[in-house]
Amino acid sequence: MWIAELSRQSDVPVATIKYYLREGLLPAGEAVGATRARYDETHVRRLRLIRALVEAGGLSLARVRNVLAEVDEETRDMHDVLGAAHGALIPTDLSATDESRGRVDDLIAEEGWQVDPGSPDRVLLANALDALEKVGYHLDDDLLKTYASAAAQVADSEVAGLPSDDRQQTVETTVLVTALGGPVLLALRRLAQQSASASRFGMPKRLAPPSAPRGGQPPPRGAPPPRRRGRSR
Amino acid sequence: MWIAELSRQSDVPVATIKYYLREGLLPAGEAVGATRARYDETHVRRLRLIRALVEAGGLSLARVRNVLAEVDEETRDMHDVLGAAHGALIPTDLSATDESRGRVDDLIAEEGWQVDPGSPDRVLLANALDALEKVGYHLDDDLLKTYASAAAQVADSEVAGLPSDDRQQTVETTVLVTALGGPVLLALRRLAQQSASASRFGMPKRLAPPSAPRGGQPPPRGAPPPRRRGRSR
DNA sequence: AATATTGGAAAGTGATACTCTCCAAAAGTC
DNA sequence: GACTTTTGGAGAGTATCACTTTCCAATATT
Repeated sequence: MWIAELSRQSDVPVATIKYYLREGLLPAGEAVGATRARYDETHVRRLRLIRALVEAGGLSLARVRNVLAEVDEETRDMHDVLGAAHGALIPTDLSATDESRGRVDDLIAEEGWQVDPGSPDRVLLANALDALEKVGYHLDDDLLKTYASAAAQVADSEVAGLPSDDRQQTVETTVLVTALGGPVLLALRRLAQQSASASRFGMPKRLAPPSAPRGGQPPPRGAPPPRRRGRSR
Repeated sequence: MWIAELSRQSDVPVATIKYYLREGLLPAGEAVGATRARYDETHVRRLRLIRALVEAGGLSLARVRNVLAEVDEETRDMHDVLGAAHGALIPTDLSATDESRGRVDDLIAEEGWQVDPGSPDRVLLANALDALEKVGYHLDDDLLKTYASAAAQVADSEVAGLPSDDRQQTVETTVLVTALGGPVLLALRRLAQQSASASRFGMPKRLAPPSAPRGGQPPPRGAPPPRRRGRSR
């Protein structure tokens, strides 16, 4: 297909495609003569991936470029993919106090996680903790552990659901899940916060109470019985 | 204190303070004569809050302005604070398919959450689901529920830890926890993903490529027993 | 032959978040 | 009282980002 068709199928303006081409985000098409190039399905896919990362994932083009470089890195084995994708996904120029780094290291050790000691996420997390501290808010160990166990649950499910047959497929899905699952998780957290806030700070005036006020007993949201198929208690 | 002192205490350049003043992010100081104004502790606090939101929370100044407007909205009662803060925290120009909206509504109902039917987070979440769908990735119900219960755990702890004595204090903490807890949760999730990936995709040949091969702790060879609360399928 | 499309490059645009330069009034210093 | 410094305020300038526009000459299509 020519560029016009690629534009139609991907829903990205021709001018923008040319820009991505120039920026190296999209590989060049197969040149046919001096003024024509042919594009294919892989270009459509790539374009959709870029748009998803930018629009839904909120990544900058620079970040997207890094991520795509990892996606295309054929030599990397499966295991490295995630760490590499993360390195590409997050900023690198961070600093953190030893205090917070220590907390992060301790937490990882306590949770029994296997994480590369050089993972930039360690620093990123320590940095975030420092930022909180700086405005006078100390995130206590209990809450931190709550975060950690919630994060572990989510991560386990996500990683378990990753396909493992086609490498390219796996890498793309990994990137997608990591980058776009974030917004999903955060949106759910805010929704849950609103619900928790409603329970704690009393009756809404205009919330349309769906049912009886659930007589004082806060719903057992802490660990809801996973009503997975089969065994229900 | 004069502006120079405010700058020193908040670690924000005078030029930037003036800019925030102009942009209405920071209330004007008490004018003393035509060329002088006095600032106080509240200005230092406000400045630190702004920087935390911008630097650690990644918010744009426009978003920060919205958030601060809510922080200053004295008339709102505690319960509304969270929803209002969220409205200020997230983008508003979103669209979503009825399909995804339905999934979100169903999920909220199943979880038994009390959420304002008009909450922008509903649309935001539906939108994120659509984005995933658009790149050919369907986030299945199991994973969605995993996200939801993890989100609920986190949210419950966060809301439970909110102070309730001083209103101003509560609002500020709410904003801080919501905006800065996100990055923390996401960083932990990525760390946990790396760990889960290590378990699933087997032993790395070289765990820390950038640094020296640190002969130390080669992670379990062979099939490492997933030593975390099961969920690996 | 006339019209349309293409790849490529350069320049322009609009938003964001500052940063710099000026200024005259006021405050502090000698 | 002369001199220096600081201040508030306003405007212009800067850098980055992510495009979008304009232009071109070389093809393709009709």
